[in-house]
Amino acid sequence: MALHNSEIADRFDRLADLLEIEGANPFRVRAYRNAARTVRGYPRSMADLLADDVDLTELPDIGDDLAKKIEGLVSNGELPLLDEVEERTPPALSELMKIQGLGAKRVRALHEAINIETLEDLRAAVESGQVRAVEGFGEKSEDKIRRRLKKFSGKDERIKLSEAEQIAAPLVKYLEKANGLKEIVVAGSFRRRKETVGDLDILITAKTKNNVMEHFTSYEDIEEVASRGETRSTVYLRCGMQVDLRVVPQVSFGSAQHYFTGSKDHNIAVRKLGIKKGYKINEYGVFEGDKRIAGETEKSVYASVDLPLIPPELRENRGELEAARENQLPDLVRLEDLRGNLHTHTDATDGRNSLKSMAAAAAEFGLEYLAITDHSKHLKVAHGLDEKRLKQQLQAIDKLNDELSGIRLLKSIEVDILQDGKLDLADSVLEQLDLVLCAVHHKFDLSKQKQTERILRAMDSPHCHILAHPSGRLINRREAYDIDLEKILEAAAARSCAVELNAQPDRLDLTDEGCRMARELGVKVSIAADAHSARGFDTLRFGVDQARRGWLEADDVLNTRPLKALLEILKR
DNA sequence: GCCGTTTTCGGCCCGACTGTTTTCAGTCG
Repeated sequence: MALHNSEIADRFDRLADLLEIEGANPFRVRAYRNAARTVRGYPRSMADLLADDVDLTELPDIGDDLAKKIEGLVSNGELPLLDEVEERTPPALSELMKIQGLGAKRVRALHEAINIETLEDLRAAVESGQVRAVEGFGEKSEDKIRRRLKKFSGKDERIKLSEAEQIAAPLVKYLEKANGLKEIVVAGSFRRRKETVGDLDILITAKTKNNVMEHFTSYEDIEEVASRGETRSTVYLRCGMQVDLRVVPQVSFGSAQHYFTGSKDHNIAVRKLGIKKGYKINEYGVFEGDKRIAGETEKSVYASVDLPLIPPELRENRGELEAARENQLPDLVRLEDLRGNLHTHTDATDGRNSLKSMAAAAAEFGLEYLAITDHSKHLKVAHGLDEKRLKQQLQAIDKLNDELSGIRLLKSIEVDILQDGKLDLADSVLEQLDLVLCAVHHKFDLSKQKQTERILRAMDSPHCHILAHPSGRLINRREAYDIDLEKILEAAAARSCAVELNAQPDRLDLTDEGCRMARELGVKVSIAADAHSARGFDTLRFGVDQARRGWLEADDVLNTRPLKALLEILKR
């Protein structure tokens, strides 16, 4: 089985670390890191690209040499240069660089001075006070390393966007009380609405910045103030979250927002455009020589390099700069464009509230229609509906539709896709419904080929309107099942089947890249709350965030249609 | 090692903070 993109990227990153420790040309090191980022973020696997005879040097930051190395890794999993480097430099040194405050130079110093090779070596050296004796280190460095070692788990921890919101909200509320504060924005991946967030980057403009810093570092949830300066401070909260606060003057607000929103790749690309025009772009503004020519608003920063404002969700250097230059930026879908929700559970299966209260909550939320999609009989753990109970529900829906005004309930079901790709209910049952949602809920571990075929077979059913949560992943909890998403989306396009973007914050399934692929293939996407309670419609906004990251416009989204148009589409 | 609207060589984003050293390298975002 060929290496995944992430595995190839990890190899390049490790190689970069070890080369850096050895003191290699820093630009060569950067080249490997850039390549790692390109490969890791690429929507298709390197193996697939090679199978399709794609020239890898067409990918950004991949030249002849790295293309050959990727080919080697795909064909036999080998990267001879890495083996060579690991012969002379202990591989575990690359792990040490993950400790905050330890970079290549200091890791090397520790290795040369007191023969540190592993995390265990480092722990022992810290405890015996050897580290402080190494040149360039001291007592404070040793203490810091000790604290970081205690918390270090080995993997980089990113939390779900929804959880980050819960941490950010009270902090922002607290910061707003600071004297002299003018504007505050949570930037970084939080503002780009990425599905997971690593740390919080908060940007403030203020008259008297010292008061703001003082106020910030006095926040009660802070466990440690890692650094504190005039314009920038870094703290760790008790929950482990790192928070960076930057204070800039009002005239720099736009360029600072742009800079701290990122992504890093996007910023670098914009700066390069600036350089071409003879400008220097930093967090304080756009400068021609010493003269500030832009920076109070983000719009002015983009305008300085002849671009329209690019929405934060698109700033990943995945083609948005090129699209902006050609005036081809998508007009991204908004929450208010959604007219209905096509994935809803009631207390008939694993939902918490009754049909009636779900309908009332949806109407209250402003929706025009609501598909009731309880589970089917195979999903016993959710008390899935059999033919008889489904019939009862359909009658209840008819009755309720007669009583309700302002919202229409659609008769539907989330029918299980069985292991062989058949659906859990007979055609004669499904054909009575307005809408059928198909989903995989068991046998997650089939091979890629079998899992893909299973889903393709399900989509062959004339009744399958929407493929729900296509990959089955749960962020930070369960990997996606192994599927060929491109094949599935191509099949969906051919059958006029839609795919779901499940808006649950721990699903967000499709991914942003998946949305983009769907759009390019002409597959409509249903942004669905998968509501299990009357309060469950609020998750739609996370779905919209993800859809925006996936370049979706209102027209790409199935449930932006008015009811009449939707019903037309469902007839097919 | 990559890259090119100054293109096959000579650049490669830019600034803040810390700790150790004593004028700045290392690290980070």
